[in-house]
Amino acid sequence: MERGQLDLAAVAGGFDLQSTLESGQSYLWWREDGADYADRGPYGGDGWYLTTTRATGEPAVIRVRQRDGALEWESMIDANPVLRRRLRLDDDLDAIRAESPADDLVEAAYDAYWGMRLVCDPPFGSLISFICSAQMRVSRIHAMQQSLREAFGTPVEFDGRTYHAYPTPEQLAAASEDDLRALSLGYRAPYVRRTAGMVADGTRPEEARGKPYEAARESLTRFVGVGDKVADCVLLFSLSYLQAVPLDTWIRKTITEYYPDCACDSYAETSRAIRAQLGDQYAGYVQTYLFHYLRHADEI
DNA sequence: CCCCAGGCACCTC
DNA sequence: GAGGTGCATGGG
Repeated sequence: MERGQLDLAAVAGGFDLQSTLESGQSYLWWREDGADYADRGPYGGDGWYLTTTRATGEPAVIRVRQRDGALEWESMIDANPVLRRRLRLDDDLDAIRAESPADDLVEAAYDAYWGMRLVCDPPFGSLISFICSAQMRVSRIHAMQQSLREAFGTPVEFDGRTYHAYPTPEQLAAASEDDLRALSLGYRAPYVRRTAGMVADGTRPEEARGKPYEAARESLTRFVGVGDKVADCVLLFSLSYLQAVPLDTWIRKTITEYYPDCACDSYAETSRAIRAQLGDQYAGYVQTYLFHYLRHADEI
């Protein structure tokens, strides 16, 4: 087993692991302390876990915790580059904030969760997670991905225990609709199965990369169960389109209340207006702070 | 019993 | 393109 750490003093704007992982961006990490994912309790266990794919194609487990100004990890691989990429540690938060509007709401959200970063999840896991997210609460989306891993993912031994990698497109495409419904996916079961089949057959979400933002969003809606909102989530949380603003029920309510001039009829028009309002380059970063802040407004 | 959750597919017009 | 409807499941 390898061990290592990343010095967070060298990370521009700082870092907050818990806010980053519990803000509804990624459903591909888990913690082993038995705490409910959504309860935002303190770390009771030995940290957060994720899996990644090695050069050999085999999965590897990484365990991470934030302590004393560093990210400490254990793994069977060198986890530094993986963590740096997936937690976007090279983003300069100070520079991003400087490009954001300085209204009271945005300032309060930044102050409340300063150090929270966007994630950069693997495209397939991000795509399936957000297909599952339709009309579903954050804690249950996470539970669904946990179920998918344990039911269909490749087992991998780490530190004396067996974990499961997130399923590959082939593994999920081979599941029956009834298998998926048995995991409480509900009407999302056929969406997940059909989209996994499309990816296994060679239609990849990564093909959106390099396209202009709106064309990239359009290209992701080819997948079954993916509309504008889910497409925006994948662009923002996996494909590094930091201007993408997923228009979910929370953000729509926020727009009506705080930015009423941005409330248009169509998704596309509202999207353009709110991106202009929040800053064309990093609107998605601002949106993620607002989403997390307003969802926990009663705790501040 | 109700309403709601990080919506979407499918059907009309 | 805009406007309805049905859809699974669990929590408050």
